[in-house]
Amino acid sequence: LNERATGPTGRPRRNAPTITDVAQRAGVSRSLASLALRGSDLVSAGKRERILRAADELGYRPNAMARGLAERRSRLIGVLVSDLRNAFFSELAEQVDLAARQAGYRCVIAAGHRDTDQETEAVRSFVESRVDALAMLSPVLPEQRFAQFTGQLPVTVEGRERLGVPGIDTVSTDDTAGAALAVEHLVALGHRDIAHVSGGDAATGRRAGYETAMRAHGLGGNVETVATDESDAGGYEAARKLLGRGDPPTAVFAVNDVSALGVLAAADDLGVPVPDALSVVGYDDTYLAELRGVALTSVAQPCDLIAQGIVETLLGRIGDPDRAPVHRLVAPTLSIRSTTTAPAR
Amino acid sequence: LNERATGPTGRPRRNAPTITDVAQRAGVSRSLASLALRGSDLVSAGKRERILRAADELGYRPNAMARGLAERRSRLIGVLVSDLRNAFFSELAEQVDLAARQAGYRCVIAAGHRDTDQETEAVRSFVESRVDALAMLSPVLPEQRFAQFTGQLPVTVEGRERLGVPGIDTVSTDDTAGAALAVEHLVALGHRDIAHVSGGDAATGRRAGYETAMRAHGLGGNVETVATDESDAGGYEAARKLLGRGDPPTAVFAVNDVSALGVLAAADDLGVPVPDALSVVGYDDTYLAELRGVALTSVAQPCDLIAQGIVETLLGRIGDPDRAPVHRLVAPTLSIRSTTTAPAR
DNA sequence: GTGAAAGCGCTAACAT
DNA sequence: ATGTTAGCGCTTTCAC
Repeated sequence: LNERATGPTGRPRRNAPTITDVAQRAGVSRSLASLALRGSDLVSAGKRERILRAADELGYRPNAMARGLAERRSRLIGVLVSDLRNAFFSELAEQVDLAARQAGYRCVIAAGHRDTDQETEAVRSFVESRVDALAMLSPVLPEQRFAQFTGQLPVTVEGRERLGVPGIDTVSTDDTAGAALAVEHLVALGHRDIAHVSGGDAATGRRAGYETAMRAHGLGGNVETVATDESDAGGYEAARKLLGRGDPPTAVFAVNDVSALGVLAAADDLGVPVPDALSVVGYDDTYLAELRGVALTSVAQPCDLIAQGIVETLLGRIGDPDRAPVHRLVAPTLSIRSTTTAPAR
Repeated sequence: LNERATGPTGRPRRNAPTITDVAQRAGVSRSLASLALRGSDLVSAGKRERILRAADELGYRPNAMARGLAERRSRLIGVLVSDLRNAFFSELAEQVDLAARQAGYRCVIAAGHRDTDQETEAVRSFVESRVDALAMLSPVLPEQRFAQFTGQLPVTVEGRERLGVPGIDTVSTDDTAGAALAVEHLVALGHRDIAHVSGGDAATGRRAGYETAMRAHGLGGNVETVATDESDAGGYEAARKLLGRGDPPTAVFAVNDVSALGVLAAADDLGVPVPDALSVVGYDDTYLAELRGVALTSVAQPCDLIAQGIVETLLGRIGDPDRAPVHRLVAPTLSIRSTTTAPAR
């Protein structure tokens, strides 16, 4: 019976005190200790104090596994980040963490490494942990794969405006509006030849928004898109292609900040002055855009609002698992810096 | 008894199947199901197959909380990242995650937001989750606060070469060697006036290493250090100070890549060509250094080795909680790119 | 107000 | 090889 003081090796080892220890030390039952520790006012002042003091003296920390098992919920939100190295997502993850904590939940963050298998594995592990809800930040998982979650647990996906899967909520930046912000800014400056360095499947909204905005300004004939992998190198290659030809565009709208940096590097290498001969607009407004020496005009996604939207949506579905799917869109803004100006005449 | 099929609202809701459901469906006892599901070879082939099939048909996923409670371990490693937004740390966190998974552990990542209270809170929550071990990546927590963990659970701290706290292991890059790599590279190119844009308390190793290396090359009289907050803006200000005076240095060794970018920006603004009039060396060798248009020479910390070291150290201490403290140092390397060259004569 | 008893889902002896 | 019996540490009726 006294094995609690002995570790597996037989040597004495401090085992974490349990609520039973606290109750014994305070001379009360476990249930009363449980009540007091959770701040119930059904406990007399005297006993409450003795219990809290005992817990304090023992250095008692409740065992989340035991509590979760008994309560049949973990108070955990799983956050799957497709790519922790992308500044936008790590920022977003931090904001989700903040928002969740304010709602009484804790976040466990997992990295998907932009890989389908790793994402699947991360989700599996979240399910085994019995997280109360799951936030997926720009998952690379194909749409059909989301069906397996339906009804299993509340899931909110960020970065996919419309998911063809019922029962899953989404929160996204209005990329159509974001692209329009970029195009309109450039058009207002006098640009007409505005090219788009686009990204993969996840960023189709930006491309579509770009095309729509161009047409809205009667520039449908000037639409030109170069697809990339959304990386620095991708932006570089795309820009070399665009700037190397006879009639280069006067402005480039890039799918994100990293690829915009690639565009800037290419312009630099080719001796094309920015912004005088080429205006560049990025997307995400990460700290990359803010860097001195970069000062990139960029479409800003309001991380905090997205994060709040994700958490609110999740909480809403925890409260009512059968409610109709929610698809929230948050409005982007434009951070104008030094890489855009009127085109040379 | 049939409440399992009914949610809190009274509506039917799919509750996750338990091992009892699997056992019933397969017509065996729970313990046999448990054994089979964990791949024991003590189970006859026939029953094993029936059990696995039942589990599969039911979509059974073990409950990690229940398992952890019974096994008295969580198979979880807590990873506290002081600043997720710093590319080096998010990269390191991913590597730790990878290494831990190969050892059969899962990682739960928490963000410290560079804040003492948030770090404390994160650790508390890890303790409540009963993580089997804790990795702290460049914590901002003051040294004395680490004492509370001693004996509580295995802890490995990254980024603090020598911790004055017994019972806690450390794994770090050999910053003295890293600084020496930078200085020696610059000295070999012919530089003598090498300034250091230094960081806060966590980076004293780099500063000390810089000073030692300078003295080793008879350049003790040329030692010049400007302290910063390790940010882009900090590097910018420091560089303006250094470059604005009558006798500017011909080279700058910055405490990390971000502040090196600030130095580059300042040089640009002041019309000081890099590398012709100023060589710049960063630290961390993050993707920032690799960016086209930056191509920063930088001291590389081997993320993968550090991560492996952390996990190995943690596993070692899990296996033997009373072993002597381990302090591992991994050797940095130098990634030479385009921001360093011989000084103008 | 307080305590006794049951149970959350699982693993781990201990029987067979 | 398989089943039985106890817990793991906590919350939660339900009596008193």
